[in-house]
Order: sequence, then structure tokens, then C-alpha cells
Amino acid sequence: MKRLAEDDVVRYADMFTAMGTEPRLRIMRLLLSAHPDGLVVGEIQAELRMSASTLSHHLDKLKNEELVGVAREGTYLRYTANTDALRQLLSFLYAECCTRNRAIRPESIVRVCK
Amino acid sequence: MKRLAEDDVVRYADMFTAMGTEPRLRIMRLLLSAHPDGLVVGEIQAELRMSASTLSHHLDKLKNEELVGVAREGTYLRYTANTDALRQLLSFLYAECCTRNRAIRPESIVRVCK
DNA sequence: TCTATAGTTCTATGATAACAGAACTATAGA
DNA sequence: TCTATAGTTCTGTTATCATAGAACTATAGA
Repeated sequence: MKRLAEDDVVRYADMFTAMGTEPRLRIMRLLLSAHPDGLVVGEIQAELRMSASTLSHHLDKLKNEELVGVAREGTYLRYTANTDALRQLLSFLYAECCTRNRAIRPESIVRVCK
Repeated sequence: MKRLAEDDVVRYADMFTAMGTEPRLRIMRLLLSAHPDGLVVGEIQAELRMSASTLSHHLDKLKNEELVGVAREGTYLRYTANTDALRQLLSFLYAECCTRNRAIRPESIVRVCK
């Protein structure tokens, strides 16, 4: 209960970078839209119109940061958003802004009553 | 009520990139800790131990993405976290994960009851 | 005006990233 | 085994980024 943020700064920075380009952020959005089924590479390519090799590199980067997972289905490869990693990233940002520091009011982000 | 995310993808990607290095993420964390007062450049430098010119470049990048603001105080320059931009970024990520898509349960991020 | 202090901008270098055509690998089906 | 399809990896080019010493700018005070 001390490594909540301090030691993981580098990891979260890498995750931010992984989502820090338009193509990759669009990929993440697309995979989130298709969650939990995910999408096959060809479907992503058809939607986002980029060369196969470029797309493959972006997917590789997202996979390295564990923001997406991949599973083979015959000749297809199906990519899915890793919601667990995203939840951690979102929690980190939320904590930095709203709880560890009181810079932002939680109610301005979300109104949950569970 | 349509440009909530679609058109701003590039901007949010740039914001993610701005926070996507360890030095800059540490700067943001530091400024959030010091919010709303912020910190003078020398104080940031003393805390994070980097050369003045390198720090200045990082601050410039954060300023370009409007993640921080700056105001002169005599010979000092005081930087502050731009909570409005951070709130937008957090809201974007929250929306993508929790509302626009239901990939992540809001309760797993935050328990707010206002 | 002269000096000291705070920070930025200039200049340069090495490292990393984005992109995409070409070649390669993996799987399914004939 | 041969072929077609789906993606990845190889190769190379171009561009951007991180870093920091040196030079410069801005402000306050004597």
C-alpha cells in the first residue's frame, strides 16, 4: 500500500505514451466499442485505413504495454482491450487528481451512487 | 454534443503523450501535490533533479498541451497544474471506458455518493 | 547602470518512433 | 503438398524527441 503510484510512475507513463498517438488512441476506442468481443486485425485495418505493417506495429506497442490482448482464431488474430490495465490507468489518474490530491472534484467527472 | 470525443481524439492523444514520459508525469504529480499554489521552476528542479534546460523543455511541452499554466512572480516563474484540462482528459478516458462503452464498471474506479 | 538570480532559448547529438513496401510465417482448406 | 489468406517481421528512411552545455533574456535590488 505504498507502491500504488510512486513506483509505477514509469509504467503509467509508458501506458500514456502507448495511447499518445492518434492511430493508437483510435485503435483503443475501436476495441472498447467492440468490447468484450474485440476485433480481428483485418477489421481494424478496414476501419482505420492504415497499412498492415504500420497497424501491426501499433498493435504490438499496445500489447507490450498490456493495453490489449490477442488470441488466435484460425488464420485470424483477434485483439481485445485489456480492461484491467485500463482500469488501473484510470484509477491512477483519478487518484492523482481527485483523492491523493484534491485538485479536481470527483463529481465533475462522474456521478455514481452505488 | 458530437465533438465530445470524435473530433478531439488528436488533442487527447497529444495530452497523453505529454504525460507519457517519466519526467513529465513526475512534474504533473508534483504540481498536483502543490495545487492550487503550484511551484516555482527552481523548486521543481530541486525536487526532480534535472538540468534547467531539460526541465524547461518539459515544462514547455506541458504548457503547449495546456496541462500546466505559468505566471511570473518577479524573477520567478510559477507553474500550476491546469485542472480544467486534466478534468477533460479524465472525463474523456472515463467516458470511453465506462459510459460510451461499458467496458469498465464505474464502481471499480471510484465510489462517489454526492 | 551594474550585478546577481531565475529561467529560457540556442545549438548539437544520440536515441527512439512512425511509416510502409517487401519478404516471411502461420493456419485452413483443397 | 500446394495454395490462398491473415498478419507479422525485415529493412530502410525520415522525423521527432530527450538531453544538456552554452549563450541569452528578464527582473529585482544596490
